[in-house]
Amino acid sequence: MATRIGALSIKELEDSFVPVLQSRINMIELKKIHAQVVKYSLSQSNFLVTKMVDVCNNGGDLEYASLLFKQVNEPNVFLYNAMIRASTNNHMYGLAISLYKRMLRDSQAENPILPDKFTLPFVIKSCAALACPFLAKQVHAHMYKFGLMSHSITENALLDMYTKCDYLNEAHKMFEEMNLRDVIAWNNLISGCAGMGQMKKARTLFDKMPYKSIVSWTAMISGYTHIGSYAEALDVFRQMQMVGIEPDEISIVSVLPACAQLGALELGKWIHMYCDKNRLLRKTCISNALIEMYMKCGCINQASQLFEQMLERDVISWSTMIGGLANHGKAQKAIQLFHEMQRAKVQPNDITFIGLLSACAHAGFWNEGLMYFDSMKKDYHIQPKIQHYGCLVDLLGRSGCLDQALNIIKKMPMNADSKIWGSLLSSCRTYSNLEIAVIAMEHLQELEPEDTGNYVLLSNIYADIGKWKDVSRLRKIIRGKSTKKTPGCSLIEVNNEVQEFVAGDDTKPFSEDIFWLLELLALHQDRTRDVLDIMPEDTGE
DNA sequence: GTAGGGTTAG
Repeated sequence: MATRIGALSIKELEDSFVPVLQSRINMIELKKIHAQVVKYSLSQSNFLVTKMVDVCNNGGDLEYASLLFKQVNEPNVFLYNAMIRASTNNHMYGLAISLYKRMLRDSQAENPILPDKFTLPFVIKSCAALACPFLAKQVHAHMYKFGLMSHSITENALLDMYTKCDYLNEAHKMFEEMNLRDVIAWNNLISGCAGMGQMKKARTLFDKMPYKSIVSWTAMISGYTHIGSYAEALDVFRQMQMVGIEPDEISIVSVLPACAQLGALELGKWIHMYCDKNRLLRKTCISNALIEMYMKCGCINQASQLFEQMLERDVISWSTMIGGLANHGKAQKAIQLFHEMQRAKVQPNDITFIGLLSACAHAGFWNEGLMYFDSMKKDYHIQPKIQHYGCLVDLLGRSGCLDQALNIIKKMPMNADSKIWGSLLSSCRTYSNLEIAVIAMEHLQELEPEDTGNYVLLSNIYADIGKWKDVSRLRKIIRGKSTKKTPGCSLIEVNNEVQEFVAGDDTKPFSEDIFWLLELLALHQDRTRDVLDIMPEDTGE
């Protein structure tokens, strides 16, 4: 006869908790239910604790889940699975793996707790997140040991893990041997190749695959964007629509950075309208990506407008605006926005500070820049990265504090890269400081010996101070350099076509007009702002 | 109950 508490059997009592545990409850409600469970002496119930751990999984409260788990003396496979799943979903990957190990260890002959098809996918996902292929190989072996070898979800998790851990050969081998090569398997391999910068391999697979889902298309778009092949990314996006697949949130967020980099304003505007029509603007990430696109295309007003209209602004929204304003020389506004961000109680991150510091550097606000740099460490506990030191060197250099800038380079915890020495060198040119320029050049010679731009800068400094012998010495070196520096270029879209501009290019049909305008701008340097102010901002014309 | 695509950066 079943044990009875009052009028109900244990099974009936357990079942009475199910409806409320399966409804969407928060952690506060869960704790009340937990109290009831304890009151009825059911805290050893694997069935109920599993359901409660699931609630913690959704609520992101893994501490409470662990507490529930620890109280159970003999957890079964369902409870282990729930704990491993919750740990993985809440980014506690190490915990997920140690739970799995404990599960295997605790398994006894008379009372075995064997992993099942719901266990391994999460364990493997945790291995992937920890970039621990060695561990995952063991799990791969367990797949055979526990008779789970042709379970496609476990197989796909392994495939994903191998590609993410850069074990592409293993991944290919596995893919070839798979019984069921579904669209997810193809996508795993494609996104793995794309993530490793192996876009040619990804393309071959993509062209070969029998059925393409929106995930396949998006993996290609983001892969191309990742390696800087922006035109290809737009191309794939267009083709996707041609075969009748409607863009969704993720594919749009993936393609917009390519529009931004190419200055493809017309497509960007079309996507904006599409999002408006499909109620996607309410998604924070979509608005963020659109703001970035408008900023990169020079449409500050459009970007600001979208930002104003947002329902919720996250750290990316603020950082994108601050960085965008900084790039357009609107330092005051960038700083103002940073203060608004503080008032809105959004925590800035390292990227926010790159925007803020570069705004200060370009505006010559060196006092403020130094203050924000200190505040970043002190108030926000953000460890400065090399880019932050770069901003600082730029800031001090542009303000003429070349000794201080050099001091920063000497004292910073990492080695300065060529960008930092280059920035210092160009500040030396501005202030005709030969002594520090020579130091910067010594490092640049090692870091990028073939870059002629640095030699040109140094020779200009010699020329500025009348050391003509040194000028001709450097000219000789420059002529002797075989490889040329890749010229920088900028892109804008005119009438639906992307135009590329390279310094000194006079092959365009409208080159004459461009050079004429540039000359005009140079002639009226002090009035440049007036000229720019009368130019249209938001049109591609 | 389990798997695949995404955003800010001198």
